[in-house]
Amino acid sequence: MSEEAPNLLLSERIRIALADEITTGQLAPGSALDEQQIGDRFGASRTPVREAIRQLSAVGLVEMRPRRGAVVSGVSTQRIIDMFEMSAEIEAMCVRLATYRMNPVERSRLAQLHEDSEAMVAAGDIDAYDRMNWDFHQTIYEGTHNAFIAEQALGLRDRMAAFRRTQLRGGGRPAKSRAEHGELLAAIMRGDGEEAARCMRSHMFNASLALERFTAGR
Amino acid sequence: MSEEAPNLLLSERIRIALADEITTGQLAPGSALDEQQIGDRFGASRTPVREAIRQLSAVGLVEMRPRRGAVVSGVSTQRIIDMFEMSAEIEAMCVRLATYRMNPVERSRLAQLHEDSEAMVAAGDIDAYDRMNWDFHQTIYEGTHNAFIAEQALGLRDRMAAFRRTQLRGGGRPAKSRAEHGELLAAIMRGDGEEAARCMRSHMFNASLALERFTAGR
DNA sequence: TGCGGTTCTAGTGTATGCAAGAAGTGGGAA
DNA sequence: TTCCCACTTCTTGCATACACTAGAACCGCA
Repeated sequence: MSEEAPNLLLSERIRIALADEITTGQLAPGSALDEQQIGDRFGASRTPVREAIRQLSAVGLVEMRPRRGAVVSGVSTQRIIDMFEMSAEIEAMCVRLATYRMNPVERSRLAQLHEDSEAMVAAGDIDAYDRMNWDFHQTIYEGTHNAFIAEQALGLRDRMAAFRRTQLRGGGRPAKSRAEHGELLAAIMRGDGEEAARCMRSHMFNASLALERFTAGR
Repeated sequence: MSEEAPNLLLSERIRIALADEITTGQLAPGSALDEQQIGDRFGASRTPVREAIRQLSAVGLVEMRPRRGAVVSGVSTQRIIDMFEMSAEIEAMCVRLATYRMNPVERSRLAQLHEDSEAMVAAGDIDAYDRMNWDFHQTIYEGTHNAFIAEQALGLRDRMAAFRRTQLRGGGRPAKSRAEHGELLAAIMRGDGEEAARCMRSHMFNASLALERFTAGR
């Protein structure tokens, strides 16, 4: 996990490390990012740290206020809701396009992923299911045959990783999630893009509901 | 146009200026961005220039290759097509949501904009129509009542400004554009979100066709 | 004791210097 | 003549130093 990768630019390594800490929640929203301190932690000067922070702010993971430093984006509840809706709409858009455009190889890959997931649900292997889920959605992105859309969808998904990571922990959620994937897949195989989009919207809606319920005790 | 704005951060001013030059085409795609040279041009050192370039790369206006400098994003034809499709889908998504969520005030503002545009088309005032067009679409973004979606849509529109700016110059395009707005508006007023989305897709498709035709002589 | 202004300080914004890597250049060998 | 390799130069990546500003702490005054 913590490989050296000395070939990468120092600023890039810092950016990746920080992004990771933010999305995993190690760096809580609202935390101030002290350039000097971070630099010390990575054995680097402030310059590469600044560049990393600039990048993160562009992705929306941190917020910068001139001369007042950067803080980890403390997204409001409303904003999280907004982001979830956007995410659901984008996913729906992707699956609609993908339904019309995926070739047989891509379709079968999607079906295979769904097939494989049955064992994971049965075994209760949430991590494996999570990885499969990621692949499942990514396969759909690529199925749009539109590199730009795929990038954007993936980017948004990354940004939401911080909120999504716990959503599968809810009781029985993996089984329900798999069932929803099943319906989705059926619509895709039938070539009904609009229906697939509807399935995806409700799939994402259910996922967000599960998350909401899980984090209700904050 | 070239106001001082000394209150802004130097790096911000450079970023804005460069973004402007890129989107207006002054800096052609593929141009290399020499940090020293740009710094001299703005009377600044390389540091703020670097920060500006980092920001631009995050927005996608320039591409950075480690130790090889940054060049203005020479987007391939395929990528432009991909971006147009994404743009069309996002706009369609927005108008569908907006149809269900806009309040009477927002609806009437949209109608008013459409009303006003008649005179612009008649007078052949393309710049005024362009501004109205911008407002028209932005009103729809805001009509989604989802700040995140509105931001993203606006951001994408900004990124595409470089390609869009000439599209209205095609013969008779403003009149056709206005007619399409009319149909769109009717669907919105009727409360038919799906139909509004379809109208928007075809509107965007026509706009891209017009652009393609216009730039065919390259 | 409360309030306004002043000073202090921590931390960002910018400049500059140095080192390392990548493209271009020239010469030598096949 | 062409290909390969060392060398040069140019540009970026990083470190360090200085400047400036926003808050905090402080102090004097009412």
